[in-house]
Amino acid sequence: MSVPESEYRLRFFAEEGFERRRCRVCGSYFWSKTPRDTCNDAPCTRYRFWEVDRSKPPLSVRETRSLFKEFFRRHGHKPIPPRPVVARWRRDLYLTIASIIVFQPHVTSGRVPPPANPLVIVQPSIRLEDIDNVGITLGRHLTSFEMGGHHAFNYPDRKVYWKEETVRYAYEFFTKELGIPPEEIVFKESWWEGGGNAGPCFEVTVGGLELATLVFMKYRVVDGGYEEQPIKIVDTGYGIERITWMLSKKPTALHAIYGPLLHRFHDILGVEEPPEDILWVAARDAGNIDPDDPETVKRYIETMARETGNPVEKVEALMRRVWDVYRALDYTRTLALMLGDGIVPSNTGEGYLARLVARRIFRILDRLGAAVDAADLVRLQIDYWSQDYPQLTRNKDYIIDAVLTEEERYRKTIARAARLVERLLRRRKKITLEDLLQLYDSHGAPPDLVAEIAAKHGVKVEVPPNFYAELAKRHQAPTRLAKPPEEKKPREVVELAEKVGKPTKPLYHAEPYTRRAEAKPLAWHGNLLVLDQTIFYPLGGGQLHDTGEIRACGEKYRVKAVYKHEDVVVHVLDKPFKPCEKATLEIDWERRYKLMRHHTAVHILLAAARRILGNHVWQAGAEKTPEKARLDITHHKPLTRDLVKRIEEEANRIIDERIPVKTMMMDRNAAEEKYGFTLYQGGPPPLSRWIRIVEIPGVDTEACYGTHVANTGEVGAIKIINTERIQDGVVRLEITAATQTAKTATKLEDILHDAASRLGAGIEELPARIEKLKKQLEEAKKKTARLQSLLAEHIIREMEEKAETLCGAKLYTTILPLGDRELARLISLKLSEKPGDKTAVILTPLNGKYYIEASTTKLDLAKAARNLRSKGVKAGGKPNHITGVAEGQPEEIIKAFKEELEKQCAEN
RNA sequence: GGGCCGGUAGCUCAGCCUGGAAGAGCGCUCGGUUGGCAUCCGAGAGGUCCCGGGUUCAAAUCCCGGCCGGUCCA
Repeated sequence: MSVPESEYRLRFFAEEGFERRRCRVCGSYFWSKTPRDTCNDAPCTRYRFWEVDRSKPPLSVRETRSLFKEFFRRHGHKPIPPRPVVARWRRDLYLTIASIIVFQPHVTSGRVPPPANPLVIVQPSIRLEDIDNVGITLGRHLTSFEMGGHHAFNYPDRKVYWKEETVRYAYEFFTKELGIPPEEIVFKESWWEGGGNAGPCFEVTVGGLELATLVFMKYRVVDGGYEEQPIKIVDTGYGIERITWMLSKKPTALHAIYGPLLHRFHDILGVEEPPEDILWVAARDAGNIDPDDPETVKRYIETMARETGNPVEKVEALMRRVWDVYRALDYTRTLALMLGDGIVPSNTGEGYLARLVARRIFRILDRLGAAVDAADLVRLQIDYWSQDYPQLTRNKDYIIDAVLTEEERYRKTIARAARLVERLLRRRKKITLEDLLQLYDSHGAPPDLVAEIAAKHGVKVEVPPNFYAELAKRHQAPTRLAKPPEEKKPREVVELAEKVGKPTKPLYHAEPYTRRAEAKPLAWHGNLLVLDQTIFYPLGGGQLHDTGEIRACGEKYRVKAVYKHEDVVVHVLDKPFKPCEKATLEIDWERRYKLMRHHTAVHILLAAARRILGNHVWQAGAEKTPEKARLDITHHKPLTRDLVKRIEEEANRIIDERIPVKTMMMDRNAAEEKYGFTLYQGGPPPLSRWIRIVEIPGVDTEACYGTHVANTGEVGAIKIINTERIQDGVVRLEITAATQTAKTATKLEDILHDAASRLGAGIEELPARIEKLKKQLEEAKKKTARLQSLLAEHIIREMEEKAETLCGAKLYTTILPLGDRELARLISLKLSEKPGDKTAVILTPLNGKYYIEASTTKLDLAKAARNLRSKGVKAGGKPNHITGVAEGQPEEIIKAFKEELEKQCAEN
């Protein structure tokens, strides 16, 4: 799109002597102090940032981060602590991919104020789009990085700052703080778009490397067009690792970021470090390659070889291994961060992303033939970053255990895939592209691994460079990210609620123990009724709605369902509401009290599970009914009986502590600051400034809309009645609380009593009796088989006595009275195993017809059966054995077969 | 959330396309061979062909639905 120059022409540029120029390569406009004909960004300008003079000595990532934060703090920005790399507050994203993500959509939409304004944050971020480019570009692409962002949120009635100040800050930071000469700095004009917002931006580049992007978010994207939005947001992103790289004078970002750890990885993985001269040639050209284009990669390697006087094959072999070391470094940090913030690897959602990264690491280890566990590499990362990311140390046990579990899984999958490949090769001696796609897509076998296995069997497999593009074709029509689990509300309910507009006062929150109350009807439509206030809890937050009665003007209504739309509560009655001034409400207390107890029980259970299993346990779903409650938790392994018992004990201990349960409305930012992001167990919170908090002090605090008992003691007791793996990485716990446990136990007892009385045994004897019955059944089966065999022999003797002759061989026939197909088959089999040519026809009654079992050693029974079709015989099989049915008199059927077979004999 | 693959003996799987009397290897039991062994030879036990429905004279096999597992993509 063409953006008017006015978006970019700033007073600052005029004052500092920056002029607008145009890049002769890419044609984009940029601003610089000195004349230059390219935009100073790769690939138009080659990497030469290490030649740029500057006054700062090399800095570590940590030092760069604090320098950045401190600079903006000095300039009036409030530092905000970083958020988790899992974006649990968002429905449309799994990972935190930038600092602005932290404020979307609640702040950017204007619904919730920012925690400070302006603010500065250095946010660890994860982007997996470029996962394949990592390594080869020496650090231009990384899956995990820290994004320094200073953000200002400009409201119509409150301006903070905009373009002039933002560019001035960047200029001052790069020139004064880092000592980069002003003439090396270029502001390149660009346009940014993402997450439904858009705006002009500047890319700040130094010596070919983009160090920061300054975005001025001022538009909303509506139907492909732009619409100015009331909030104008300064969204900046400074690449902390890139700045570190730039200052380090090292050829790769990995050297700058990891220092000694890089050498350690080389050592452990058994990959020699490349000579400096090769590395520097690589560094110079790293900005120019397109990793997706094999041609540019080929040229890249050839240049390295030519300029250092080494054979191409040698350089290529070395560098491919070196890139794997760089990948291993980056991926293990990413995996540690993901697991450290509580992602549990699985086959869906963010769990799958963690698995993806883990599997890349395992594959690299395989490829390098390194005798080391991925967990050992991750352990090194945890230690290396312990001061920067304390969550890694805190959750170290889980992280390591999850990596080990994943590796085990991976080995199994690979072994399974290898067997498949071998089976394919046995059959065809060839692997097609279709096979490769199928193996990867359905069985998780990476194509290079398939090629490796095939090579062992002497079969050469070409992996086409467009493999992943081909794969993408199979996954056309991508489905959107899971829609929020909208509780289904009838359309009329929504319409009535929207008509009312005014929030219903939720008495069920302030007074959860109130069973009876008065209220004023505000609006009604048919069976639907809206009141000014209510004690009826509406369906939501995994808790069922209340039921009860409403009396008004002498009429009595049953409340069958209760919904909430926005803040309006709609009651669904059993009959149309008749206009009335006043109403008396009464809820079904027993139901409500059970729901309250079960809801608080679920909070306690979650806390207990987190204590016993670890911080990676998150609520993955929950449901509370009067009968029972269930809680789905993330966990990477099946729960052992022992762990279940310990969780139950811990939960009951919390109950016995008799801890008061507090509920309150809180400012969202204040709540997040005080309690952290574990608040959002039930999923992303509503887009509102105030959120409701349910706190069991010292145990659990969650953003929650439900009704709760006043003290954990009231839950009485928690009994885990069932556990189940509902998907990879998610375990379901079913519980009952208090009096409901007695009811559930009685139900189970009834079943036991029933079972026991059917066996005429006591409950205690049940297991032994069942065992005995199984044995008896087994014996009976064997005995029947023996007897059937004897019976068959006996019948065969009878048949032999009255044998006839057909076609020069014996013909045995019989009509079994029992209707036993198995016996017929057994007789037929036994007969045909005996020596000598013969034919046997056996009939036995079946559903008013006759079942036929026939075998022969010389004729074609299948043909005979076909010819007898007109005579009511429906049978078929192989020439020497047929089965089927026939209608009519058994003697006639046998006669028909005899005649048909005689005919056949005569023909031969 | 969706696509794809799979579920047959304790384990790994063949059989399914093209319906017709349930198989192999390993493991197990017993016997023999051996100084000994994860040796060799012989015999044997072991099955809800995941569940339910349909088509058919006949279903492990074909069709529909479900459950479970795997995998890839969001």
